[in-house]
This record gives sequence, structure tokens and C-alpha cells, in this order.
Amino acid sequence: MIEVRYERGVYLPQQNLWLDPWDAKPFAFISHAHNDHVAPHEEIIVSQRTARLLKSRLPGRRIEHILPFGEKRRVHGLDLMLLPAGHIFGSAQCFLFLGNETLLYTGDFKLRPGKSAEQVQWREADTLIMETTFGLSRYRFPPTQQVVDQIVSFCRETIEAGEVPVLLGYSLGKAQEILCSLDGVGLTPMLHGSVYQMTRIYEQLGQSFCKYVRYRANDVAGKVLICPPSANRSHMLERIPRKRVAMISGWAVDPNAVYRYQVDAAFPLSDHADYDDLIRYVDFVRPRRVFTLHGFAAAFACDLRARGVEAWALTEQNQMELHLSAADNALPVDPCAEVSRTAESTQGSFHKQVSDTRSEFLAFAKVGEAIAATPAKLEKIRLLSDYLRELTSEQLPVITTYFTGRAFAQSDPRTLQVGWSVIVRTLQGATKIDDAAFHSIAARHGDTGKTAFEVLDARTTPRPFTIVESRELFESLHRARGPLAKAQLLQDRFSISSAREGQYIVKILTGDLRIGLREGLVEEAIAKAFDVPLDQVKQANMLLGDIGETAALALRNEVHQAQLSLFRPIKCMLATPLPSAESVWQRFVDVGDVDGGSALATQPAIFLEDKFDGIRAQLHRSADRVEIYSRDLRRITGQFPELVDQATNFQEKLIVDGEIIAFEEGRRLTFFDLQKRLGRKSDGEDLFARAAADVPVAFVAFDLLWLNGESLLRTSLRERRARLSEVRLPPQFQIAKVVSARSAAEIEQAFRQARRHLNEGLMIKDPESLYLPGTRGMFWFKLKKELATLDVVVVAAELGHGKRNNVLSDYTFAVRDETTGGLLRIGKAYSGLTDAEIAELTEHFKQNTLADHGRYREVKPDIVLEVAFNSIQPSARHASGLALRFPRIKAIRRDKNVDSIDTLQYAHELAARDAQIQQSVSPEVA
DNA sequence: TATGACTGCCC
DNA sequence: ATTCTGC
DNA sequence: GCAGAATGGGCAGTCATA
Repeated sequence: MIEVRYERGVYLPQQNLWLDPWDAKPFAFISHAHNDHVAPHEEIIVSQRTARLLKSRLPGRRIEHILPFGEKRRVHGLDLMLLPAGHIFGSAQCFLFLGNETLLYTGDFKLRPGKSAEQVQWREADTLIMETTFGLSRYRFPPTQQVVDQIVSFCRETIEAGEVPVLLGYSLGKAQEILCSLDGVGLTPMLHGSVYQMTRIYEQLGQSFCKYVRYRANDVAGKVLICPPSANRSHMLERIPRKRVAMISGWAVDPNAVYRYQVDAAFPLSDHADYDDLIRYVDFVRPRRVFTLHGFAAAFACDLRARGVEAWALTEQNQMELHLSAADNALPVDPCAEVSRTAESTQGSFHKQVSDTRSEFLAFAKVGEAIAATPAKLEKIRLLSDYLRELTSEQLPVITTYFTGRAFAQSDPRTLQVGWSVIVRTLQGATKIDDAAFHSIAARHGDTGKTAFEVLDARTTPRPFTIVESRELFESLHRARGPLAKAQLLQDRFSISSAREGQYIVKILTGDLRIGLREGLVEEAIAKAFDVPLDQVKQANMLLGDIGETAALALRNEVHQAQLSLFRPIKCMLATPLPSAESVWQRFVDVGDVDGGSALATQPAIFLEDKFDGIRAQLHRSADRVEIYSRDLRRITGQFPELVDQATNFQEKLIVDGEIIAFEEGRRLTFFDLQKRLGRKSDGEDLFARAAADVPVAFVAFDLLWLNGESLLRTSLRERRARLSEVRLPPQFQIAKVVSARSAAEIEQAFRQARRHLNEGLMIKDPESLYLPGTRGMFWFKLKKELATLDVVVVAAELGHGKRNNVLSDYTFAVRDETTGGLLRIGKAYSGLTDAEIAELTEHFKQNTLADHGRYREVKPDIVLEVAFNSIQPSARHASGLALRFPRIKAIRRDKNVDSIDTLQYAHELAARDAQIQQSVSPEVA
């Protein structure tokens, strides 16, 4: 069969033809002139009208094969025919004659007659590649005339109310359709510039419209303004004080369209086929197989399979699946299709519950439960490795990624934007459970996953769920814009998920499996499953930042092939915290003192560096490219354009490890200044010019991992440092000064010196150590000390989560305001107490509760804690107006009571001192 | 238009 | 970030 | 000693809504 691939556009490799590719290609069919299809290709096949529209959208030279509709032509030995697609003016489908096979690619299309687009035509074809923008059954559009009538009424009523109606629709296609709809109803359309321009081209090509005028700012009264959606909230519209804005789009059938588009009304007039028409079209074309594209491609393909039509969503991720199925000329196993066919043949309901052993995702969840059930690490590994061995090469990467609590690989920058709030709403929506029942379940668990299980249990109609479909769910969640759209997707899935499946979907969404197994054990399971050395698996995962790809390599026995290379960030080496210079020194003595002789005399020197308070960063630089990655392998290049500019001045190709700090000579900047630059959007150069001026940064390099093609991971720190010191640095780059030490006293002195330089603390490193990515080994240590401690009183306590579900483990505490005598909250902390102490305090607080709010209770202020922290500063978070950085409990002060706690005034003194230190001098870097 | 809730990602 | 706990 | 689990503050961006 004809091979079909997808890579930012449909690609037919045997014909070397691209269909609507996003990027410039040598030879492509362009279905219509919307911007997302316009790229500077070398040679294109287009309809006559599309060619004309393209001229205005993308001037420039290219070879154009302009084909009439309905006539078979030969281009580069390829027999093909264009058919009208009915989407917009000039939009075409491409029908290919390939030997004794035929293929129809729809591009964007609609079946309903449009007033400004040619009527769609079709032919039967063996392979149908179709757009499925509205491929969910809830997208059914009302009759066109009904919608047009609504739009006209909206315009009339708005004008009668003395306001200006504004209709939003794409300037090419939709706007002209609206224009035609207003013909003969006695309204005068006024066109936004871009709409006007496009409409004039339509007219040159023979289309005629009713009378309209071009936009003039002082002449809008009584007119109907037609603008592209991008004009909403623009300066142009803001100048019209009294207006009502309506979005004209198929998405208007979504109940929340008005909010989503920030408009007063929304009307479902679309240039795309709705769900019913998509189904009808497949019936017309009678294809042997269907590939779906855009929108709800996966869901629609599944629906088609349920109707007995072989159908697959075309996405990048499906390449392997398609390739294999095309090569084998066989269908991949798919329980969805399987089950639905049975249901159909017995005339039963599609939604009839089927035995859940059919659900691949349920099988995954059950393995998770088995792993959770045993506390033994080796047993967990065994359970997982047995399961991994059963998986197909397509499922394996997905499942291993899930077992690290992620939907996407670590190095994959995609996020879901689905958190606790969306999940809770969705669970309620999917089950129609009432608020009281829901909250009673949630309160009992304090674990979203368990809550999901109990809420969904017996309240859903489970249908089988394949691993590939689960991956598609997460991809759709990522793609969906806004919490409402995401919630809808998730709710649809929950309503057909078993309780166990829902629980594991939630676990992945929250990034927290809580089954006593994380990445480290997954690596071990992969090694065990495919009988490859563990260190190779760890190495590969570290280099790839992708446990799924690592597993795939292990399956093919290719893990050893992973290599450190430019622009593939690796996890950084971490340091183990130690409380004192003496304890640090002891580590090195213990290691070196093998012969029992005098350690001090024989100890080689150890390396000391200041610990900078910035963000850990890995800089990759080649002759023509620079990238910066964060500790979690996020690409943060865009946040620091000035560093990127400077980094082009290196003489070498390299990977350096270091810290980006807020830094300016003669000025004390802190982590908080730096943080202002972190989440910022990377587009908009002027924003950055300003940010860079506000918060200048420096890159302090302290390690060299790769140089001109050579990996230095397996060379000693001493050697790496020597090589780093030879690198010529551009401005804004510095090298962290390294000094040697041979005693605890020297470490202590260096620590004090680092503090005097206003750095966070001291790093202590074994000069002979190799670079061990991702591990907090015994080769690097860090020494930090608290700024101060405060004696505070606990005023509220909360139930914890997970294994702390039944104890009051999280304490809110307060200081005394001397002026009023009242208690003012200053922070929260849990860490620092042992389980026994938490249990004891739980009992105490239960008996000394002032107000019980469920998971949270106010308690009698009689437990005094000594709380340590690293800095204290003004904040609106707590009533005291101060907040602590890294608060932790140092001790329960049983010797103190509420009358002897520290005061707000004292806390303010600490904060003032903290702030003053910050401002006094410039820090020293190198 | 302004604000707060939510999310993700730094420490 | 910090800290504790079970293997 | 390691890996896992449960917890802190603050910032920017997005979306929903007053």
C-alpha cells in the first residue's frame, strides 16, 4: 500500500510529495491559502484561485503547477486531479492515481454549500487522508440558515441599542462568508483592512458581494464591523466604546466559547465539516483505510474503527505504527476496534461495558498497584521488569515514562497545565457526584489518586483504553488551550474509565505515582528486563533525558550507543549537604585513611569553591548555536539572550556547567532579582532589553564537561578544571575561583570567606572525582548555614498527604506582635521532625483544637518550635508581613511556652539585617 | 481593565 | 530547596 | 548510602471573572 508519513505535514515518500507541509519543501501540494499552509516551497501544486491568493500572502518566486478542478493531469510523472474542497475560495482536495490505487487528501473541507467557496466534490478512493478538526460528536452545527439568522438578529439588536456589532472571523474565507450572509438584509458591512484586502482579491477573481465599506474609525455607527479574531481587544476596537463583539467559529458550540474568546456572543458558522459531515464523507468516499489529521484525530479514528473502518490518527508519534502496519500490510492489534466490532455485530450498545482485562491501560495500572503493594525494592523491580518484557516496542517507551510519573519525557518541554483544580472539577463533572459526597471522599484520602479511584468507582461506564490512546490523551491535553478545554477532554475520558484507570491517569497528571518507585528503580527494571548492564542504562538515560528512549535502546540492545553530545543536556552532578566543616573533612579523611596512618599528613588537598545563589545552568556552544539548560533540562536559552550573544565569542565548542547569577559590579543583586527573569516569555526583544537592564546576569562556570568533540565526563575534576582555566572567556562569563584545603579549619575559614563575599555557602569537591551526572554522590558536598532561628508557636495544623494522610504533619506558626500582644503567622514547615514526633504532636493537637475545618484546624498556641531558615524578607503571604526561605523545624522547644516566643519586632530586625547585608557590598565571584 | 486562582519551575 | 525513613 | 516521599517561598504566565 501507499506509504503515508507525517512530519509537520503529510508526506508520501514513494512519490516524494508533501501535502500541506508546515516547512519549506521541494515539492508540495497546497490545499488552500491560509497562512499555516504558506511556506516558501520550491515547487507547488495549487488551484488557480489559491495561486492568486498566495501571491498576496507570500510574494516571491517558485514553480507553480496551477491545475483546474476535476481534470486529471500529470506532474513529475504523478497522475493527479484537484477537486473542490468547499472550505474557502479556491480550496482544493488532491486526488492521486498511484498505479492501481487511489488516494484522496481532503485538506480542510466542508460539505455544506458555502456562499464564497466552491461546492465540495468527491470520488471514491482506497486511501482517505482527511482533516478532523471537529472530530468529536459534540461538534454538530445547527443548520446554516438558522445561524445566519441569529447573526443578523444579533447585528440588528445591537444597532437598535445604539451599539456597534463586531463580527470576528478569519480575514480569508470566514469574513467573506459572513459578508455574503449579510447580503440583502439591509445592513452595511464595514471591513477591517485585512478583510478588505482579501475581499478585493475575491472580486478580481469573479466573486461578487453586497455593498460594503472599508473601515473608517469615525464612521462605525450603524455599520456591521467585520474583523479578524486577532483584532479583538486591539487598539482599533478599544476605541469603539459601545459595541458587542461576536465570534463566528465552529468552536462556538463549546458552552464556554464566550469566555474563551472574551466576546459577547459566539455563533457556530464554520468552514469545516462538523462531526456528522465527517462521518458522511467517509461513507461517500468508501475508503479501505483512513488517516485522520488535525483536531480530534485520535478520537475520530477510534470512532471510525468502531464503525468497522480501518482508521488511524496521523501524528508524528504514529510514524512507527504506520510504517510497520504499512510494511506488514496488517493491522496493529487494537482492543477498541475489536470490542466495538463485537458490540456492533450483536446490535448492542457501543458503550456496553466489556471485560476490563481488554484494557491495556488497566493492565498498566494493575502493575502499578502490585508494585505499590510491596515495600521490597527488588520485588518492585522484578514486577516491573516482567511487565516491560511483555510490551510492544511502541508501548515500552510510553509505559516506562509513565512509571517515572510523567506523561512526557524529562527532556520534552511540553507541559499539561492540568493540576489539582482541573482534576477535581473533572472528576465531579464525569461522575455527577454531589459536592458533599465528593468532599467527604476527598477529605478521607488527601491523595488525589485515591480520591479519583473512589469517586469514579461504579460511577462510570468503562471502555477499553489502549496505551497509544492514553498517550494521545496526554498529547491532546497538552495541545488544548485553557483549563476549560482541558477539563472537557479529561472529563470525557474519566467518564469511560474504570476507577483504577482514572486513578493512574491522575497519578501521571500530578507527576506523583506514590508507589515507592521512581526513575532509579525504573532504570533497574529496564536493565533487568532486557539483560543490559545497569550502568549503561543509567548512562543512556542521563544522556538522553528520556527513559522511554532509553528503554527502546535497551530493547534493541543499543544502550551503549548513547553519547554525550552538544545540545543534548545531561543531568547535573549534585552535592550532598553536610552540616559542618568538620563533618565534611571527616568524609575525606575516612576515604583516604586506608592504611591507618596519619591522615592529615597524607591527605591530598581538596577543592573548595564558593556556592553561588543563582540557577544551575548548562551551556552548550557550537560555532553557530548556543543553548542554555536548567537543572531539570529545561531549555532556558530564551531567558538570557545577552549571555547567548556573549557565548558566541567563545573560541571553542564546549559544554560548561555553572550558575547564572544576578550580578553587577558595585551592586548587590539576589536570587529574587534573578527569579524575575525566569518565567518570562521569550518573545519580545524589548521586554528583554528592559529585563537585562533591570537584572543583569553573569554566568559563573565551574566545570567543563565537553570540549571540541571530546567528552570530559570520565576525566578528573582536577583535569577538567585545568582545561576550563585555559578557555578564553567572553564578557559576562567568569570562572568560579577554586582553592585547595587540607584541614577542617581551612574549610571553615573558606566557608566564612564565602559568606563574607555574600555567597550562599561553600562547595567542597574531590579533585580526583569524575563527573557523575544526576547523582548526589559522596564526591561533592555543600556547606550552608542557617541565617538564624526563631522560636515560634504553632497556631494551625493540617493533615498531610500520602503516607502522612492521617497525621497532622504540616504546621503553621506565628510570632508575637509586641504592640498588640497578638500572634501573627510567619510561615509553615514540616521538615525536621521525626515520624514519632509528628505522631506525638498529632495527638496533642487533636486534643487542643480550637476550630476544626476538616483537613485543617486551628490549634491552641502552646507548642513552641525552633525554626531555622536561610533568609527572611517582606512578603504578603503571611499576616506578619514576613516570610522565611527554606524554613525547617530544628527542635520542639518543650522548655518554652507561648509567652517566651520571639517577637515580630525581632523578626523585623533579622529581616532588616538580612536586607542590609544584601546591600552593603558587591559580592565576590572569582 | 484589574485581580485572583492555578500551574510550572526556580531555589 | 530540606529532612526523614526503609531497604 | 541510596532512593523515595513529603514538605517550604516566590515569580511569571494564563485564564476566568468581577
